[in-house]
Amino acid sequence: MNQKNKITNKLRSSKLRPTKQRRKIADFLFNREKTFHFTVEELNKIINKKDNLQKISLATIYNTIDAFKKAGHLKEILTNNNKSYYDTNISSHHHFFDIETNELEDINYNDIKVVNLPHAPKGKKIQDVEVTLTVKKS
Amino acid sequence: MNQKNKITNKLRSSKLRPTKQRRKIADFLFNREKTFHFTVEELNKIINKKDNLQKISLATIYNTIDAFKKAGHLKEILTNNNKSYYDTNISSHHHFFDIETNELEDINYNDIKVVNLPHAPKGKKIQDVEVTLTVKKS
DNA sequence: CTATTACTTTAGAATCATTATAAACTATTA
DNA sequence: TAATAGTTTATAATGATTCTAAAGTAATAG
Ligand SMILES: [Mn+2]
Ligand SMILES: [Mn+2]
Ligand SMILES: [Zn+2]
Ligand SMILES: [Zn+2]
Repeated sequence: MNQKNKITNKLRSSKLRPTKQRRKIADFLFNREKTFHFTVEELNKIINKKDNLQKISLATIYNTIDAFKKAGHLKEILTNNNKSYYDTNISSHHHFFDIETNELEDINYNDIKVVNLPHAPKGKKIQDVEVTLTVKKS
Repeated sequence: MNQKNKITNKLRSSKLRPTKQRRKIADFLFNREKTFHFTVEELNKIINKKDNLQKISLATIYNTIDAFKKAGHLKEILTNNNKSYYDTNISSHHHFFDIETNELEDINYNDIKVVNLPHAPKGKKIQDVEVTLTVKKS
C-alpha cells in the first residue's frame, strides 16, 4: 500500500473523513523518520508557505491537530511557554528541553531508568513517567 | 527576627523595594510549611478575596510574580494548559501531575533515582533533571 | 526633615494563543 | 442523485499575559 492510502486509512480508522486538508497535514506529520515537535504556529508557517498552492486556514490547523490528538496520533508535551507543544512520537519517552530556545529532543524510553517510583496518591494511578532533562548552552 | 522583618530582608536582598503589595504577596507565598503550586489567576483570587481591605491589581500580581521568579524565589513549572504554573519549592524536585485536574504534588528529589543519564547534546549542559509522574483517577 | 530621583502600582489598552460561531462546502450514505 | 452529516473557513470572541503611561511611594541627597 502506498503512503497516500496509508494516510487515508489512518484517518478513516480514526473516524476522520480523509479531506484534502487532513491528508496534507497528516502526510506532513506522519510520513517521516524522526520525531517532530511543534507548536501550531510553527506548523501553520510550514503548511502555508507562500509557494504553496492550497492554503489551509489556521482554524482548520487547530481543529485537525486537536482531532489527531484525540485520536491518539499526537501527544501534547509538558512545557512552559504558554503555547501548546505537540509530539509525533506518541510512545512513552523522555526529552531534552532547551530552556533558552524551547527546543525539544527525544530520549528513548529505555535510555533512562527511573527507579524507586513512589506510589500514586490514593485514588490515583500512574499513567506515564516522563523525565525532562533541562539543558542550556554550556 | 520576626516574619515581617524576614520578608522585608528577603525583598531588600533581592533589590526589590519592600512595598505593601510585595510584602503581602511574599508573606502569603513564603511563610508556609508546604509547597504551594499556583497560577496567577488562582493567586489573584486568594490575595483579592472580597473581605480583603487592600486590593492588589492584577498587573501588580503579574509584576511581582515575575520579579520573584527572576530573583529565584519562585520556579516556573512545566505543564501543558497554556497557563503558567509557579512553585514555591525552588529546589530540584519531582511531581505528580494529575492530567484531569491539573493539580501538582511534590515528590522529594531523593525519593526517585534516575540512572543512566544520557550526555547532553553537544554544546549543551544538563541543568536540571525532573521526573513527572502523570496520574489520573484509578 | 524636604526635595529629588528612581522605582512601583495601577487601570486600561494591546497583544497573542486558542476557541467559538455560523455560513459555505464536501464526503458519505440512502 | 439527493439528503445528511461532517468539515472548512473567515471572523468574532475569549482568556492569559504584557504594555503603556500616569499617579503614587520608597530611597536618597541635601
Ligand atoms: Mn505550560
Ligand atoms: Mn503550554
Ligand atoms: Zn518527543
Ligand atoms: Zn513542586
